[in-house]
Amino acid sequence: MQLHPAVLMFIAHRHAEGRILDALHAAGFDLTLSQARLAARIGPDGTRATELAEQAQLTKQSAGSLVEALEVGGYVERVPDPSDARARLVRLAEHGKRAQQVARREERAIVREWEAHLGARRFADLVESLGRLREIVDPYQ
Amino acid sequence: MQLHPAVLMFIAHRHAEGRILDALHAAGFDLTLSQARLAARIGPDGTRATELAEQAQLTKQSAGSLVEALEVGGYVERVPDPSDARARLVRLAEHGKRAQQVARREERAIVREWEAHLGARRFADLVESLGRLREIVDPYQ
DNA sequence: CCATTATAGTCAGGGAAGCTTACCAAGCAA
DNA sequence: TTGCTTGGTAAGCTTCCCTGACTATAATGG
Repeated sequence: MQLHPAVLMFIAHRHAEGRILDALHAAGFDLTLSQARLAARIGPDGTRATELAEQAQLTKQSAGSLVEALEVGGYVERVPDPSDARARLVRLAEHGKRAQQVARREERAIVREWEAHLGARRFADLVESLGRLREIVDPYQ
Repeated sequence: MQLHPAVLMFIAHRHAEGRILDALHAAGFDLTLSQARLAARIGPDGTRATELAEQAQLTKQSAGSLVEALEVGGYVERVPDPSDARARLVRLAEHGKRAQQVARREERAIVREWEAHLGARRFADLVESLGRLREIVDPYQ
């Protein structure tokens, strides 16, 4: 069966995502997949919930409830946005930063494996092609 | 921000999947995303619900309830499996085959767009790399 | 042939995700 | 000031997908 390239991407992405979530669980971080996906979009200086919602293609209510769950779990904290009294910035708390380190480590391991399997040249080419594809496929550029 | 290759794949896949689902909706097929994903795995001669569950990485209960929804919608029919009295084969019904045609058409349009953007050579290379990656990333070969 | 185990599937119940509709409060612009 | 936009919350619902328990058929090993 000849699979569509998008399905091949889905398979690889699902594998990587599963690996990262497993690593987080193994390290004792009890994040759900949706929580982890949202948390991954939080910028170093904090991000507004509305912005997280847009990027993740969720309603702000959905994003809001995920942020709340992350806050209860100690992964993030919400602080007032100095530039807009209506808004609050969602920032990684210490617990969240430790989880991020675990995730980053697993991400790097995955990259090494893919690179070893494909060869450095072909892997670099793959990344380059995916980056170019993003131009026509990602509404957030 | 330098995104992980798996995230780039996620973005492209989400785009393609959204396009296909939108095309189905525009053509009057009221499938949910999960239903469509499962239906996409049904083979030309029918597939057992348990097998669909395995491939989609769902429990058989979850797959079963999606199949039931697809049956209610007229997309699939369940027929006895001649080779095993416990099992039933899930097959695309006429309505499902028409939906499949819409999905296939959109899939081909996406391939053409990606190929046009990347160039035939680079696109072929991308597909080749994704296929090789599948060897280490797909538990179903 | 019978006892055991594996496989295909269902039923019941529940939690998480994410939607719609409706709302409030702060900023912004006429 | 009036009204529009924007950041966020509240309530209620559907869909998805899980666990646990169960039935029925199939396959296997004495």
